[in-house]
Amino acid sequence: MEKKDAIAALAALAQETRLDIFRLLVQAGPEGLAAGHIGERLNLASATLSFHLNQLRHAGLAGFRREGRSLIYAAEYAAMNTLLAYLTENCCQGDSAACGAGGCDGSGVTDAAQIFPGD
Amino acid sequence: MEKKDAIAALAALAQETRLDIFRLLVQAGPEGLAAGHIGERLNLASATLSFHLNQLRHAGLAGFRREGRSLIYAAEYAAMNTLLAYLTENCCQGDSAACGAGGCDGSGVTDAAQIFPGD
DNA sequence: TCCATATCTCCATAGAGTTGGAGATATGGA
DNA sequence: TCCATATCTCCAACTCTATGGAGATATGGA
Repeated sequence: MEKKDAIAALAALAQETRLDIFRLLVQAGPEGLAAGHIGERLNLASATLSFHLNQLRHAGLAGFRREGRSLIYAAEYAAMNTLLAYLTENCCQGDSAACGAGGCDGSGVTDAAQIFPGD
Repeated sequence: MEKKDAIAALAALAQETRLDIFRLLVQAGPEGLAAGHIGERLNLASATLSFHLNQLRHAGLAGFRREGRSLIYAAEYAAMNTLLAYLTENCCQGDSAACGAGGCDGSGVTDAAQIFPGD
């Protein structure tokens, strides 16, 4: 993952409305939710909702499919895993002694970051 | 963790300079780095550096201690774990069938998010 | 005490992000 | 084809954020 992608994903989540949307999608699971449904649940104007869904989509954190007149949005778990790996890359310079003692897991890499299996 | 804390942490990381600083601290490990050292490595004006270090600190992602004339900053791993747990809270409504198939780990809770042990 | 070093705070400017009204577009049914 | 529904795009006003110069503050040594 490149820096700009990580920043895009973090910025997408660093906003109350989008964080609410994302968590709603995470809770909804892979089946997702219709845009209108999300708007109702969070009480959002359609322009506002559309804007934020686009941000999440462009950041790679949400995908969508059409079902009749509805667009169904769902969280992209893989993107989250990639982001976490980026954040912990080369943790403690791979020095497992330092890592284990004070902080991370000492792997220096971070497959452990896959909190959302399913990639 | 409350929503505002999560947003503060995400917003802190969603900025190129701060993301660079944070990753540098993660790589440095629990011993941390002096502010001046960070500024040199990333070529930042002192006002700019100070501003961003404060943002990270207020977001709970970095702590510091004084050592002589230097302030040594270090990443706060626990805060990251808390943030991840918040993001994945009640994932897939705890429905492990849906979770396992399409995305997360089905736990519905997220101790699995502790990619930075050491809390 | 006086100076150099390390870092911080204040402030003004420039730039980026958020919101919602109005209207456009796409789908499904009569 | 015509209409209702679901969602999107455009735009303008407003608000928040980042940057860096200038100067303040704290520590250590002579």
